[in-house]
Amino acid sequence: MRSDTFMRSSRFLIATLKETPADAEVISHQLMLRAGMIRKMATGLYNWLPLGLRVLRKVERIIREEMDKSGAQEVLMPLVQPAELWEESGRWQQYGPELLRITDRHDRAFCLGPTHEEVITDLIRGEIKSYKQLPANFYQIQTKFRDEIRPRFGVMRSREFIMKDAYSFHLSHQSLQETYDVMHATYCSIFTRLGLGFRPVLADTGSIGGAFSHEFHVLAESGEDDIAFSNASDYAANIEKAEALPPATARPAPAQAMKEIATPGKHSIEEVSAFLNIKPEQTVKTLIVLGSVQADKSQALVALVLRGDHELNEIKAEKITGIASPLTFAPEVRIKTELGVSVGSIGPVGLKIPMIVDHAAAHLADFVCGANKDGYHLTGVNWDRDEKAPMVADIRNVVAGDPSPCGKGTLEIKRGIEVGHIFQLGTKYSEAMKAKVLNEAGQEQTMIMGCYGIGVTRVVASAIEQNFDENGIIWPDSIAPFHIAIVPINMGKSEAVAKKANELYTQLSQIGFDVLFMDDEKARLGAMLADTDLMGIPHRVVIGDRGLEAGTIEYKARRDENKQEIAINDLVNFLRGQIKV
RNA sequence: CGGAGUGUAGCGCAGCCCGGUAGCGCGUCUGUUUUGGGUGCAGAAUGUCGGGGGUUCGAAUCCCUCCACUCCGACCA
Repeated sequence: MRSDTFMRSSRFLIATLKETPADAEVISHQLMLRAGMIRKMATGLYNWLPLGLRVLRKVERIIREEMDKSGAQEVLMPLVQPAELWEESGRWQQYGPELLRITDRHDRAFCLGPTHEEVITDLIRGEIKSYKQLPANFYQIQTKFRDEIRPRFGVMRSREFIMKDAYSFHLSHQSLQETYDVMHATYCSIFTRLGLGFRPVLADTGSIGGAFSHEFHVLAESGEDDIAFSNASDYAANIEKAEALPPATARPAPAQAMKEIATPGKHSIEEVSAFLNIKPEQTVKTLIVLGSVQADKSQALVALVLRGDHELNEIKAEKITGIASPLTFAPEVRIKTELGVSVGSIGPVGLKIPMIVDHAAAHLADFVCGANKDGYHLTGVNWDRDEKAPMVADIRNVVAGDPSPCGKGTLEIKRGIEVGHIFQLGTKYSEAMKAKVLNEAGQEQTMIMGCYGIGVTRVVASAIEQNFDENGIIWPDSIAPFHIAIVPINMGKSEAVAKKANELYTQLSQIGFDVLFMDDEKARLGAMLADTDLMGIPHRVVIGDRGLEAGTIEYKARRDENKQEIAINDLVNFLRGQIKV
């Protein structure tokens, strides 16, 4: 039985703020500070106050329940990890300054874990020896540390954060696929129970590596990722990954002669197209990047050609053979000395370096481009006639209106917050770290791995991004710090009000609701309502003499405009019907 | 690390140009009043003006330096 003192406002730290702290940019950060959920202690490091922690724990509980249901087993691994494991996987060298490296008193190297592939692989290679123990999936809910270049948006992108990470081990790709599918379904259940509007989207596998991957995004304006959706199917992909289909029609025939035109001082696509009075779609831009590193450490220049209105997709580009990964733009000095032209006037015609042209740029006829001569552009340019047929590839970001890669409908673009990510890792870590089991034939076989993450602290912030109004947070019932706020009017003066409020408080708590009883006798009604609204408590009952005399109590759902008078005797049942825990 | 900016009471800010006894609003505390949506009144506490150095009779203010933080571009749950 829980002690009720934890739920009386007089015994609970209500740390609400009337004014918005100046350094909070996004709404979730502002409201978490104002509602008294978190306080900053240093860049990217936050204290969680009682109100915030209640939400965090509820999120964890739902994740735990669904992970357990999926057959995964919970473990707990250390935050501090020995460097040797990271050297074994090769990531001690690969990881940049984001990996916080520390030494102990014996001068031995450790790091604060940004993720736990090495540790779990080390643990499991020692424990699992036989195919009979597979498949197996282990998860933990634990603090991670990443020394982010730029922490921001409060707990949305902090340096220290809580993550649920799971790692599965298999003998076959089919088994991995089965668990991957189970985790996909489990994630859908988790985010549904959390009350979030979300979408699973196809994703790039990023630095963790592997073959196949989905991200789970909460749709919100403040999201840092662009997600492309088909308007006619379930297709959704991170813009990093979304394929731009080649144009279906044939390239138009040349109609104009190529001409050189002076464009003094015009460098950007906007300047040039405005100057020539044409659409950016009729121009081409040429970006110079570095080629892959050669044996002698040199890197040649490579040109990437895009339609003027399109954006380079760096992820797609760096996957092309011959291009350096990570993608690196060529220093201006090298462009100037090796190509004899400044950045604003480069074009594909007569360019003496390897060239990769995006489908859309390759489809243009009579286009405009830099003349490879400072201050000049070419008009009426045509492929084949003026410059040899280009090597064509998909290197741009899709834009709204592009045909969907799934073949149905066109793409729309929305912002998303990445709250979950599932990967098929394959043998990247098990191979490097020799995690093997004996198979049915008695032979050693490297285990195949999957990994599955959820940003727990980020979930809390993203829930707010989706659920707020001008008065504050509006929690979904499943993760609300309290389900019900009991707000008595003039409890200090009215014995009837005090009696009923206490009675209801006990009764509702015993049923199992989390109730916050605003029991400060001197508190003013307006202040209590402002606080309970700001804190986002989804259900509120106001008890006053006026209602009691009429035999009713006022109820208002945080999300609704209107309040309603409920007969006192019906109230408990009414609340049971209202609250979906 | 690059670019821009800010550090003055718990929070939000003014004062700085043009040096001369530290200010406003909110919050906090006391009393009083009010009580169906952040009441009104009266009073009180709280500051090494980010740190250090310099110029000056005198520095929050001018100069140097260090530190911290925020915002804009390269990371990811």
